[in-house]
Amino acid sequence: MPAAVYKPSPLVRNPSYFGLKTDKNHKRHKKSISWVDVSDEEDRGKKSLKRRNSAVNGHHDSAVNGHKHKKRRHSNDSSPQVNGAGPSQINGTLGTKAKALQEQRSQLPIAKGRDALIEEIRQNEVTILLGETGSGKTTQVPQYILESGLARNGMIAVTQPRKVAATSLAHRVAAEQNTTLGDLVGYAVRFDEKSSDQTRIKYLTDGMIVRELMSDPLLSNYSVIIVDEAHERTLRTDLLIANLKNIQKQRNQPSDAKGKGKANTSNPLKIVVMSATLDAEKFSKFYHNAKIIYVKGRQHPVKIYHAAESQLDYADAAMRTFFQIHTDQPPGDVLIFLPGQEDIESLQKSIELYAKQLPADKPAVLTCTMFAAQDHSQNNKAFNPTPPNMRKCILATNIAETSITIPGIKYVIDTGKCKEKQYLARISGGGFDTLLTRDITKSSAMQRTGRAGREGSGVCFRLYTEEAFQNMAVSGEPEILRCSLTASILNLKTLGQNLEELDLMDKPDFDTIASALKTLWLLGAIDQKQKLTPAGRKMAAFPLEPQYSCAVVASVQYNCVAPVLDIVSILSSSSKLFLDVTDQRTAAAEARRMFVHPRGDHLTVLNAFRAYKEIAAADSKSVRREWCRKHFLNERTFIEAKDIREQLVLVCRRVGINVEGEKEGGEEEEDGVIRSMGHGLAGNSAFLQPDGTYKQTMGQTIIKIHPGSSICDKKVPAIIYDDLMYTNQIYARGVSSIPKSFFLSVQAFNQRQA
DNA sequence: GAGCACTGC
Repeated sequence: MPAAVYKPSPLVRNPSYFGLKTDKNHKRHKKSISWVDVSDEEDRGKKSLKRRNSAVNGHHDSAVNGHKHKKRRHSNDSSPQVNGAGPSQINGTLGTKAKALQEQRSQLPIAKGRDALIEEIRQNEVTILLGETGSGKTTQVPQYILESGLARNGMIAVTQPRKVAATSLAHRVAAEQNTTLGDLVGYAVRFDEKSSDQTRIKYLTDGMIVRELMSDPLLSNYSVIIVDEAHERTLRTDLLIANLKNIQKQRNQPSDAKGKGKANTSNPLKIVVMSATLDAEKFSKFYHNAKIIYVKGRQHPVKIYHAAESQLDYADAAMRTFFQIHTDQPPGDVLIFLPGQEDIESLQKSIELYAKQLPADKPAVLTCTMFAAQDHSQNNKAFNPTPPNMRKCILATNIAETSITIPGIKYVIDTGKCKEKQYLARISGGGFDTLLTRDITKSSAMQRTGRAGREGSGVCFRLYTEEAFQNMAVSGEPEILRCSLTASILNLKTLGQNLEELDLMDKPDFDTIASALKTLWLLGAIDQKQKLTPAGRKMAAFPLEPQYSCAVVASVQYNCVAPVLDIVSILSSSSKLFLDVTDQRTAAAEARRMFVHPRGDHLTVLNAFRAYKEIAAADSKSVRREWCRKHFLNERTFIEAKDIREQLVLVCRRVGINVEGEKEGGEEEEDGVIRSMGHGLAGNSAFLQPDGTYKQTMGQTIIKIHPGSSICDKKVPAIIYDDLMYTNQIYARGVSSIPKSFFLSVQAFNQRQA
């Protein structure tokens, strides 16, 4: 093998940011932020707390730190009203498994601070809990609150940005409480709910509780709401945090406030915001300087190496570093973080190529790739145990940063890059998303590093200098500043709220709001005075992008509700329908040709869905799977779309849209479908230009049809599209041909409907 | 001529 391959990238050893075992490390860490272990004794912790608290609210004492925590979790007796909510059969009847769980619980870093923590929450309306990964905060805090009686008779909600987190946490906590899932401990995520009258601790996605706002604006079923992973600043978390501030004001204040005699003083609300990273003060300030409590985590130490000089080619640097690890370091799998699929696939090829030239005495290399667009069976290969005398090398996107934990990782190679979607708002022609490679943030770097220390001590190689690390932003821009607000604004309108008046932690800029309002007006969802129209109220009832709920509402006119539901169900599914395996593109295109509709992607999707439903009705699971595989279709998309469709049918019934009684197929139906979609996508339309590109009808932007589209090569006079995405060029995706004459009248139609 | 990650009673 060429020597250059094994020439190590210049790397500089740095002390660990995670190995907080020694004082030396602690001091270093303090430079960025001081973590106080609630289980730790005074001196170390108090100092930092003082500094922190004086910055925040001037309180120098801390209950968390000032108490000695002799009492363990069984101390229900210390609370006024336990309400039978303690762990069931805690005495005597516990099985060995349950005992082991209790033992584990009491060993968590957070366990020793339990009483102090409860006291803080009892005394404050809002508590900010800053905890490292592995502290146990997400599973334990809700149980502490329940066992202490703080929740009275109400429920404790714990919100999560991701569905899997919500469900698996509920499983875990139900086991710890030694109860059946759905009794005392439950969860609610879209399409899946396990809860009952008995449920006191409920894990839900943030989106779920935001939806719940629409039917219960005061969230009166919950007496404690714990917002977890708040640092991720998802759009829905931000909306929730803003609403909670309002709700708490209404629920906790005496009823004389502003003539709103409805304030329910008998049902006050407590808020706990949990964050894993450095920006706790922002939450604290937002909630009137709420107290911040720190909990140290438990993580195996990870050695961090930074590159001595910046690496121009991060993929090449990653490869050299990998082989450096492979030849010099003890066994253990390697995880490489890369920005996207393209880098992953090309690096995989390079690594495999060079791995073949390894000397015989070196272990062989097994590469796995992981990214969201990849088939799940492929992604899951990373979970297979590494065969003896082999080293696994996993090439992954951000998917492995938070969503998926891969066991056995000892080494992390961090390129310091990721791709991020950013919405570019423009009033004319509508905004569009950009998807560009950029530097990661500090908290993201820490998260990636932490992936090497899940099971034992590890090593992280950062392919950027320490200086570059120091120059990184602390955390990313909140999503609310990076995405289209059309759906959120519509949903808020049904609550009588205007986004621009909402007390948000970060306020989106004017263009983003104006662009969303314009879109909503085009759809007929709001009128000239920005007031919600009856059609808009219908649209908001659907868990869909307003463009698509508008299409559903419009489809009634064309007697084609059913096929439009099929299409929007597929389009709003989280995974793509058409699988893209880079080196089998021609085969995939060939296999899909039978679904392609000359009028474009929307009807192509409809054809595929109908074909699948036919197969699904007649054949076994394995036949179905094979059929999907053969046609390069993602069966998960179909399965999810069927769930979504069922949900949409229910909403249709509720808002008085009749789904039944339409005949399938025919030109008339096709026409109606395109026209319905055209109502929703009127703002997303463009005319053909002489040079073969398209120009927006409502803006000046020149766009191209995405190469993945079924009508990419066709030069049709006018198109509608699902969205625009800027990568190398501005591409329109999800494109259909539409008669020029039609969509000029659409706007007028939408307004009339309004 | 091409694909960061999530989510919705």
